[in-house]
Amino acid sequence: MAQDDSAEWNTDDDLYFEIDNFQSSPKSSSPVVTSSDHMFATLVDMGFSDDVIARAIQENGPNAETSVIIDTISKYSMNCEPSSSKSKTIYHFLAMGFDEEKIIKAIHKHGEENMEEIANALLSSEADMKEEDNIDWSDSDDEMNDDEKDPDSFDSCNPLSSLVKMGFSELEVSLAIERCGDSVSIADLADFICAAQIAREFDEFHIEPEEQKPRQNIRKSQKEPRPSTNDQPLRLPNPMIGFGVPNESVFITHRSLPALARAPPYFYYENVALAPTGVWETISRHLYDVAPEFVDSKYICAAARKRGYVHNLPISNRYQIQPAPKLTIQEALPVTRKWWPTWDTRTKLNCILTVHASAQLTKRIRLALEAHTGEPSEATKRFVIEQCKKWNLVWVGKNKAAPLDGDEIESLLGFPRNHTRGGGITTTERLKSLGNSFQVDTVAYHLSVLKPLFPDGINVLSLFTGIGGGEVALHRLQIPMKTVVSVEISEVNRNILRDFWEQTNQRGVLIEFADVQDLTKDKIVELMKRFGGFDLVIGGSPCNNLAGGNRVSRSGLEGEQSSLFFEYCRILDVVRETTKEMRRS
DNA sequence: GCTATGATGAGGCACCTT
DNA sequence: AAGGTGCCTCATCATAGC
Repeated sequence: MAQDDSAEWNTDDDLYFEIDNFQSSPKSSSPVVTSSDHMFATLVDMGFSDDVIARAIQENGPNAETSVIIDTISKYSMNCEPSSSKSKTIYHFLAMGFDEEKIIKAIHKHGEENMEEIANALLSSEADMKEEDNIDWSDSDDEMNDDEKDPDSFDSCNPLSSLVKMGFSELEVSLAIERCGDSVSIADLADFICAAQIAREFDEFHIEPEEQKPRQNIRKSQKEPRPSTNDQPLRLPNPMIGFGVPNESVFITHRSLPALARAPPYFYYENVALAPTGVWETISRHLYDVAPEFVDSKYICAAARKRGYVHNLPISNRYQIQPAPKLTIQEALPVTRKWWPTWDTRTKLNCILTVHASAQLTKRIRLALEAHTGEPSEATKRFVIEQCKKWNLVWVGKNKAAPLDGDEIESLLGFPRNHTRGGGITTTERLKSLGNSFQVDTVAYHLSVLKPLFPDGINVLSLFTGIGGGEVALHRLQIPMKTVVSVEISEVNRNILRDFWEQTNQRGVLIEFADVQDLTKDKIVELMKRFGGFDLVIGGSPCNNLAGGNRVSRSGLEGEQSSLFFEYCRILDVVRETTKEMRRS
């Protein structure tokens, strides 16, 4: 936790690059996925069609590395394989996500047998439609990423010239070296770049013409589903690592956003991953068709937290805040190590919820265990393990299981100690607020890309702020918050954010609203004119009607609380529109 | 008033066997 | 392919006890 709160706002990027190099150092020289099922799912998530993946796996064997499979798929699209029928050619490019009309046009122009030329024609057609991959919507000065522009930074790298001669761009090579380290062989670097290229290409190809039209017209004209479009039910990725997490070796460093999403401000929306069927499709559709990034925080800390994030942030050069969280329960909560029974094999906690076990339950567990001398019976073990998993209990003494306390939850979720303690909050309220919060390290990992973009600070509109997970993430990233306009219905939560603001000696302005309805269009415009607009709109709307634990009113996005998602959309729309107007004038 | 407690399953995925 | 099993899930409510 950053404790030097009195320090100057540090715009020195040394820390950033040091940490980035740390997190991106190669675990292996090329991406490896342990099981072919996982590899399959990963490739599907990258946008490849099932058929193409199956074919590539069949060709290379089930134990082939992901990079080899991607290479093979790449060859499918580039080789001049004569196809027996026209429809097969069309299907081939449809599977890659191209628009059918364009495919037909390209086939007519170049001839069915010239697959390479067809591919090139489709590629350049898509390239004309899209903007640069790195979102650069600034029309002037302050948001440029110098690393990507400074040719001097490449001079000392030996593999660079070799790889550039092989036809890769300097940017690609430098990114690969940054990700894999400079001790990796040129072949492995080339592999990495290829994988990134293919992932990027396939992703970009999935920009559909519909995405450029107004939202109301979306999807009406869609005839038949195509792979990886949001017409198909969203699949949760396995492993749930989004575009990559610090401790896994598979990274996707580029994606192409739908054209509508490529507009300031940056936005970041969060909710539970395991929402009822169709919810994430709706969320995505209302957020400019940006595909959700599903991440389980168990890959970043010691507790599971399966969440979907819809955002338009860049995804390359992410880094983790330090110190990185411990990955196992016993490391994260050392006090439990001594008492942890060997027959309790858990290393990760389940999702931290808003309710916790009663004293009566832990008493029953103690009595059940004390009935045995030495090793408990299998039935007792089963009972105890079941309860431990159900209630997320940890071992704090002999035969003594206990629910997590507030301090431990704060720590697991990446908050400063005592962040939610005191100030009139009751234990029940504290646990509820924490249970509804972000996992700070996860969110900070995603937000870390903002650090070099806003060296002078950032204006934030924080909706459904809760206990301020987003603000804590930005603070831990040492991204100065010039302005935070926060909306939070709970008074105790607003107090927590205000306390945090004062305790960390924030120099920016904090403005708090209670009711999201109070943030009218006029009010938003006024605030934006006063502070020069918002750079980031962040928030996770209420999950009450989406969460699996709700037996009473799991009614989806139309539910009483969860429908506030549409307020997020309303406000984001106003901010985007006002931003556009402010930039015009 | 407040707090702690226990009861209230469905939904959906992963994985396995058949 | 189909069916069964195991597992987990940012929760809500009524009520007893203080």
